[in-house]
Amino acid sequence: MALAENSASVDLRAAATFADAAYELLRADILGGYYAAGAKLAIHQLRERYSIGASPLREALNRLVADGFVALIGQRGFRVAPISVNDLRDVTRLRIIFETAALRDSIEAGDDAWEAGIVAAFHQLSKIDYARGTNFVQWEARNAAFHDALVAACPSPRLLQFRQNLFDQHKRYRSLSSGAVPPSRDIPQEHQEIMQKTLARDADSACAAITQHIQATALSLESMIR
Amino acid sequence: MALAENSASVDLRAAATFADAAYELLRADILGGYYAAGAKLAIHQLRERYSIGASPLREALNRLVADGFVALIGQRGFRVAPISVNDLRDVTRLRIIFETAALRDSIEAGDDAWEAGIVAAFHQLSKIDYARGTNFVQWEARNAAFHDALVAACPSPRLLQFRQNLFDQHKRYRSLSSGAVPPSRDIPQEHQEIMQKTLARDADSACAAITQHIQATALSLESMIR
DNA sequence: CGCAATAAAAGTATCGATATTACTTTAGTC
DNA sequence: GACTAAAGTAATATCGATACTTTTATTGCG
Repeated sequence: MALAENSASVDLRAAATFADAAYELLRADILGGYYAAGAKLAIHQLRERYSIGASPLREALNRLVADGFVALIGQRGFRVAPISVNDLRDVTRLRIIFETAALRDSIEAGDDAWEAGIVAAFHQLSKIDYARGTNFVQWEARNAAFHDALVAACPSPRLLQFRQNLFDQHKRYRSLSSGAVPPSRDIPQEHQEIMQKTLARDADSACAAITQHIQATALSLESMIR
Repeated sequence: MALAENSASVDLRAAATFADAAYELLRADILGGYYAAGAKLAIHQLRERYSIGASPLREALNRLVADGFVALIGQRGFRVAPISVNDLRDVTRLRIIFETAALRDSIEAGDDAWEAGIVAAFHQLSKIDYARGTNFVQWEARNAAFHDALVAACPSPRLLQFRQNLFDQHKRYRSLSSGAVPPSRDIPQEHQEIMQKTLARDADSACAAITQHIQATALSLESMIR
């Protein structure tokens, strides 16, 4: 049963409008695995769940369609975008392109504050990284924060946006294996290696490390969705 | 007055729903330069122009927001996304990444039908390429078809989608210089070179050629928007 | 008398309720 | 058993109401 987390963790104070709130809530629930892939997103059900009218919901869903998280079949409503091994491979490949490009940018442009942000995010992640069994959602949040920090100095807003989208696409797949024990990998070690090579401003090595990291993750995810 | 082309050329038979039609129409008008960058997209004006209700319009606008063609300021309505030299450079850089990646894929995976498609599209483009003074919109369409044909064999739907988006972002800038005479460039020659190297399956050379092509175009656009 | 600050009004954006249209499913007939 | 028709269900569109933002006018103070 895909109970997963409720979306209470989403901060809605920033949502000026109901459509924004609906967007954030739906997004969190899709990424968090609350809805199964391909599941029907019936408006009247969403209305009840989020206590939001149909119009804002439809606007939010339309944005999610453009983001690639929701599929829209005209006259037949909205569905959660399907997943597949092929799609996962596609996502993985593109994510590597974006992550490495953004990381290169960051390494070139990053200042002391950028370095400090990486160290801080790594520290926070380490705190729960080694202590397995902790809240998956919390780990996921800190993992995302660490990866965000790595590319925070990238000056291209579009590249960052694409990277974010692909990162979140991957997040959907990761949510499917929430509880699963990681395979024979030392993920904290991988993170540390990425960090060290990044801080050493060795772009080629850092990109190779993060590529390895992403590919290894994707490979272990593949085995869980067939 | 930014008269530009009317959007009559958009094929709406495929649009099952009003929201789809609104999306296509708005998109065409924005890319075609009918609306100035940063222009306000007031719902009641759009209602009159397209004879479509507010709800489908809002849904279409929300999709365009996610696509990056429209900016949404909460509680203050929609505007055409702004343009700038910095943004153009950002778009250019990312477009090169996508175009070369998709071209590499195509060169690797393309079959005889793919090759034939390129030759056919090039031929159509050549017909009006040399005869300058022809309809800019028509040239733009055949140019797009040629570039589409080059990457048609790329197996990654996501990559193609991103490429399309960036291509269209560039199209906005190109529309600004519709009538302008091309500088000291032989664009047909550039296209032919890209085609030849692509058909020769020389990925490195082909990518270098298309990179040159895109950069040269972007450079001439830069001088027109400052 | 001029400027600034506040208040009111007009213009929009957003939302929710209702109506219409399209699709799907089920029942009946050939 | 297959095809057609009718009813029910759900998506989509329109309309009207509410809430926010901006502009303008008026009043008070320097």
